[in-house]
Amino acid sequence: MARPPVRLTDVARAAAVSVSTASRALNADSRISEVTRRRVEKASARLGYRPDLVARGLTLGRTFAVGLVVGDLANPFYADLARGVEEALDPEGYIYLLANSDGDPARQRELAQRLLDRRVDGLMLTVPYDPATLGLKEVPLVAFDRASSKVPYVSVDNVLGARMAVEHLLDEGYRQVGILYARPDDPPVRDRLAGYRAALKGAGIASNPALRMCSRDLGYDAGLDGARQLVAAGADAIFAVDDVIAVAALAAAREAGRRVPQDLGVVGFDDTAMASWPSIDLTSVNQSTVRQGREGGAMMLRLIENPNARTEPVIIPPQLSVRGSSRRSAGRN
Amino acid sequence: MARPPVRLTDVARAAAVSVSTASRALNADSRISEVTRRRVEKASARLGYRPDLVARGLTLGRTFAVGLVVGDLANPFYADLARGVEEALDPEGYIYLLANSDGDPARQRELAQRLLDRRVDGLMLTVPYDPATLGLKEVPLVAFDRASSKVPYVSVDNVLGARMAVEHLLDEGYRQVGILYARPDDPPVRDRLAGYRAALKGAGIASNPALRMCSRDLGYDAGLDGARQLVAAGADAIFAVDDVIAVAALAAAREAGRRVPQDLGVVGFDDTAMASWPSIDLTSVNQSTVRQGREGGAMMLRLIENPNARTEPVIIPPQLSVRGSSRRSAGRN
DNA sequence: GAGCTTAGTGCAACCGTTTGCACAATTCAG
DNA sequence: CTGAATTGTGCAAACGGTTGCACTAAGCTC
Repeated sequence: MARPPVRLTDVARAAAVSVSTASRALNADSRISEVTRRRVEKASARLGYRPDLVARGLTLGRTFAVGLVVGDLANPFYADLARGVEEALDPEGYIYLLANSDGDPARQRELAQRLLDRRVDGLMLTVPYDPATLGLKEVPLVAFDRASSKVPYVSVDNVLGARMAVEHLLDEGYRQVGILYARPDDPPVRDRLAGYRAALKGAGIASNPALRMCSRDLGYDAGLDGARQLVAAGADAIFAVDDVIAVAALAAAREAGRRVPQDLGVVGFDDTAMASWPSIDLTSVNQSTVRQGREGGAMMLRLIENPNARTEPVIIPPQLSVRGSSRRSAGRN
Repeated sequence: MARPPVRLTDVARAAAVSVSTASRALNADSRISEVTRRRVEKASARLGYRPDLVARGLTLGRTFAVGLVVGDLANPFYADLARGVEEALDPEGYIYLLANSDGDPARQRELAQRLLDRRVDGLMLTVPYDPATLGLKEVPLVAFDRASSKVPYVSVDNVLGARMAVEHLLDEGYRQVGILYARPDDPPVRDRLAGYRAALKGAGIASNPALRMCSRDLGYDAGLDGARQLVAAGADAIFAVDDVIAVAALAAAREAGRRVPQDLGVVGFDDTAMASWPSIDLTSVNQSTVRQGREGGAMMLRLIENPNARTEPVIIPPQLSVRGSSRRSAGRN
């Protein structure tokens, strides 16, 4: 063990050809005769040669790696997204460098820069900044979860998804429908807020500011605080902008002695795996997260191949998964 | 925008020195005069120079990146682990390349190889293979969640953790304590099984094979099937080897009309965030997952610095977080 | 069988850094 | 005012691949 790494030189020597010939043989260059190619391939296999991707990266100017900046892996939404990206990239030999921004703009820029220093072939971002400010070296960009005029993106129709969620609650007879959110400047949140408003307006209901609760942050604990206030403010239903804080809303309801869904309806967003667990049983807006990851990954590969390919945004239609947390008309959970 | 990247050559020219001098100046080499250093630094800042880590990697033989192979990010345990690793690595300018093995041995080997092709400085693995078989180029290895004589590792005491869980159930008066697991060959699972047996033996209870349910796989759905069978087999308590399948066990109990914790006690492992959510309220063995990630990351950094540093394994003491799913003596959830 | 194409291979430069060594300029001892 | 020690800088060779171009040796046409 601990044999020194096998370089292309070694393969070339073993096959009695020059390094350039060896390189071409392994890269299926047409000008190499079948017999030498076979000889080189044999030598390569025998020695267990593995090309050094760092060196190759230097000459080729491509690393076959892309950077992926997510909000926080602890949120299953991002885990699913990463999974989808991996599914698209992996078969092509690409890999991704992952980093969590915790939604902090400064941190996100810093991370993007560090990824660029490693010469990633592309950058996939959630809630990205203006691409022009991002990097000196231009590199293909793909955005998730935000519509952007400048950057190709993959996103659910956030406005529609939110509207569907709230209309469903109204259909079920809830009248004091509150919204629980955080980071109002994040594009997806902004859009979901807009969808919420649109649904109310469509039903001829005035939007009550006391029922719009902007939590200090995303995450369970902050969500719990926000949900408590919504319950106290008299909400009879809560639309939460993601599943994690929706679960917190369920907890707040229980704390306050409200029965779900009879006294309080709850709808989340993302339709993560846990939403269908019986003890949670949460109605949620499905946005095919893994698929979004896959689409984004595929888009990125296309862009790397041809940086100025016209790329149509991919907009995923949301689908409401109705479950016990909001279904009070028909059966129970 | 799209300015061509700034190379060290450009900085050198701007500062009217040679490339080597520029390099030394920026790397704080002692032999450079204070005045030239300042001049170079100024030029560098003005041009917005960022060293090319690929090129640097080639010369230095170090990439300042490590590979991290986890089972499946969808399991919050791994997400937490990754988070801890990131916390340790990030401040030192290291980054990690992540890949999911889905617990498949062949896949894990393949991934390890691909990471080595990228000349990562180290490899962090969950349930790794014999290091000798892993790579041609030797590279520091850190294992998670398994005791190994050959590889430095970070792990909770799995036997003890499982024993604590089962002893707790026995203390609460459960007698037909079943275990729900999968992948019996994975070291952590094996150890938890051993801990389960030890606890029963310690209480003078014969281990009943019908109460040892080996699911076809990890993950919620497989866990649900397994849990159903355990319930049918007459278990009055279930120790599940991770939180995800413990939640599935809760669902199975509800399906079968068993009240938790009165008719059926459930204990999980990992103490992930969801365990403390009121609607789940799951007793679980806490293993300080994020901290494990941090410790593993720190260990890796030490090993990279000095590959044959003697590294003591880090063994985390488990702690039982008792919650409503198993507490039938005192108060209700 | 001379000239042309074609096929197959090797030489050497390059990608953007780092670093051993040689060298020039300055300082200092004697 | 020499010679040695010291200080600061530059040249050029690496790191491990890829690739434009030149070159040789066939095969072909007429």
